[in-house]
Amino acid sequence: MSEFQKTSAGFLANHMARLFAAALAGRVQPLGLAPAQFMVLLELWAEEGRTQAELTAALSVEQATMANTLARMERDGLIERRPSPEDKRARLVHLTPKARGLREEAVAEAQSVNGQALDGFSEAEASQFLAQMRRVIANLQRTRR
Amino acid sequence: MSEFQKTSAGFLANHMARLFAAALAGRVQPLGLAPAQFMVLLELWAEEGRTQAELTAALSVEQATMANTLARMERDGLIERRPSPEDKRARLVHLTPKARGLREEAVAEAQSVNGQALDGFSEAEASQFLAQMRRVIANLQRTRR
DNA sequence: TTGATTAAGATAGCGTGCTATATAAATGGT
DNA sequence: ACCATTTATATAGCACGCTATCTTAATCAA
Repeated sequence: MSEFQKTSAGFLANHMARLFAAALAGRVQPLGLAPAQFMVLLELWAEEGRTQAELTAALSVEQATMANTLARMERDGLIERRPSPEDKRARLVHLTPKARGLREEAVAEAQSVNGQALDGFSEAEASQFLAQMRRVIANLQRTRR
Repeated sequence: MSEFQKTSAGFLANHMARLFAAALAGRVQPLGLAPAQFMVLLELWAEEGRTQAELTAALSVEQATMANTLARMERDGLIERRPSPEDKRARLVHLTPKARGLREEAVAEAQSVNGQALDGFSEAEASQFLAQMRRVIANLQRTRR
């Protein structure tokens, strides 16, 4: 790692996020899941029948990103979209039985990745690290909006 | 942010990295640069005439990723590739005058993003945060290899 | 020297992110 | 009731990451 890289928060954040994504991908691929699909499932396991707009807000991605992820999930038999009775534009996203059955195992894999990443961190260090990432997120959001 | 999101290192890392990328993109787009191109330029500003393999290793990305990024940089008039005198397979990557001229301004923008991200962090907090990211990177690399 | 292996790069195909734009339905003001 | 605006979703097109595979050149071993 060059000196710039070691001292650039942005470079380190990018590298770290790629390693997280690769680790998670390796864990959930055997279950037939991709990382972004897992994130959507987490939301739907908490509550089904949500609109694309709600999922978009929950995961802080753009609408078009969510539209494409949901299309892949439908293709892969993870979700079904049913017309909303209240709004003819909206489609409510529901899980398939297949997706419901993946919950335990997938969540365990994700927790294992997080645990592995923070290996050697004390409780205090870990919670401080998470708090600092939230702080950086808030800082970067503030300047943009 | 859901409870899961607030306490998932992987989720936060992904979100933070996307915000960094967006912030950097906004800063260097006026210079005609994309984020990954900027990272390659940082390497070439330090030393020109490197092979694709060397750049691949320096930035910790896959060879195919670097090949595509270099193709876009060549298309955009940022680099030239000259045949290596020693190895007929390799092409040495050189900067165009245009790319050489962007150095000061682009580096300043990147530093500004990093500064913004760590706004409100003390020196000690900032360097500890960077160290923790490096630790997480090492942890995630260890498990994979 | 020849033949197998390794190394450098290019290319195809895909996931996930983005912006910009299009369409259709809902809503609000007149 | 009507028109303009807003909202929900879809689509196109691009950047950038990955794996897998191909070609060509270099290297190593027999």
